[in-house]
Amino acid sequence: MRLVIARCTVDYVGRLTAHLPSALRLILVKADGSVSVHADDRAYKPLNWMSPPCTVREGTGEDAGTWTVLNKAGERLVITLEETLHDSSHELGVDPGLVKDGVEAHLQALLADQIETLGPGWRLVRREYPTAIGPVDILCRDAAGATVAVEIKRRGEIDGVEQLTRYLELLNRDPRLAPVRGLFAAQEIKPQARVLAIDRGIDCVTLDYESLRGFDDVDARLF
Amino acid sequence: MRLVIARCTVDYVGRLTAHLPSALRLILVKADGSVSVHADDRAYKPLNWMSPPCTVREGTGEDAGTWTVLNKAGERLVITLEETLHDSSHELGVDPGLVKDGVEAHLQALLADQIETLGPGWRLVRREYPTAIGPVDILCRDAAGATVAVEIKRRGEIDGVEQLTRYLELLNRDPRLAPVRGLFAAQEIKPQARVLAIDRGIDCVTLDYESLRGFDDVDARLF
DNA sequence: CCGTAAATGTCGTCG
DNA sequence: CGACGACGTTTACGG
Repeated sequence: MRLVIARCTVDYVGRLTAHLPSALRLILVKADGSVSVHADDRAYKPLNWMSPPCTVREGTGEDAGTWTVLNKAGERLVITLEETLHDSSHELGVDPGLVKDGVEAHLQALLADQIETLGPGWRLVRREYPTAIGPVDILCRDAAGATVAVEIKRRGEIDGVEQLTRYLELLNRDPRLAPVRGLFAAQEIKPQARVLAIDRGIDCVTLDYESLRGFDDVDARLF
Repeated sequence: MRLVIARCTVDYVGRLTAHLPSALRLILVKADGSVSVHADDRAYKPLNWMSPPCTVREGTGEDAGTWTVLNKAGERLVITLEETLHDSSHELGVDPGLVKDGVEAHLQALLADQIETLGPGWRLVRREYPTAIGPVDILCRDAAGATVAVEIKRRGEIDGVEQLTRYLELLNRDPRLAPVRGLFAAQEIKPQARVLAIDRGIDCVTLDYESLRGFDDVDARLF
């Protein structure tokens, strides 16, 4: 990883055209070949960047101080260095990577294991039930045996309702399943998403991750 | 901006729970208060981060080498430094910022100014036509006087078709406008999006940004 | 390699 | 401050 602090201008031509006037910035070159240009704000997002795979050509002689970064798609990032205040390189090695907990996949697993959270007598048909346009998070049957398609989100927004609507349209063409009801399950459901869901006859339920995990721990100890 | 290269472990507890085992990484502290932990890959995205506004407390004495980053929402990022290989700070000042060109807003302006690109005799009603669920990019009338709602995207995908579908549903309830046709306009339309659009009776058109901009320049010179 | 869905998305804008 | 949509979204996962 190479860290350069320099006064520079930057021009990007690719999916859009962008220009950065001269200013002091951090230029970060990673071992994967990516280059990013950071100001002292904007959280972690750079002002400009080039994602790998790409190649950096550092100018020599005539165009010394000019870095040209190119990728396969023909996108181009040109950095012109005017004054370099710092330049250091560091070998970091391969990172062991991140361990995550609490994302949608985990919610889905917990809910599938405790499907009766949705109602007494409910039974799981399967997780990731395949359809022509993608897998439905959970397919199950309620106490009366009616099919229910469940879409799970951490945060329930309109696009999640649209997604479930597409699945329902498809599932309801299958006579072995129809009629299929929809259930929109999320830790938090945005008001507009709830309105849209209800308007389409889709039920909504908010999930309590901590409580799902808690019961799961209890089950794990009992069996 | 502070740059630290160190062997460290990181724990994040907030919207999810995440842990990073010990490894050499870059820790970037920006003037806006944000903290990010980078490996030597993954383009510009950090392994862990905390967005501003947040506060960093650097441990002293007993918990020296432990940084605790907190935000208002109670999210917590704890970085434990085991070995510091580099530590430098740099005053960058305020960045003059980025000049962009070629995004959706610009496409919309160009197309609105040259609405006859869509067909001879077409007339603009207005850009950003307001509805209860948000503004329609362009509302216009074709040569026959029929209303057309245009949704503009740089890349046309399924969610854009869904968005236009919702607008059309609403607009068609207005007797002064109905019947309203839909037109999905993008620089590039994905096959699946095109299939869905056509299935719903929505026309598709691909926009040539260069040519729109070219004609615009000509117009600018003529008038 | 393409296509879809998730993301601690982030970021701007507008109410 | 919340809601909403764009983003050079990026990234992971399947076919």
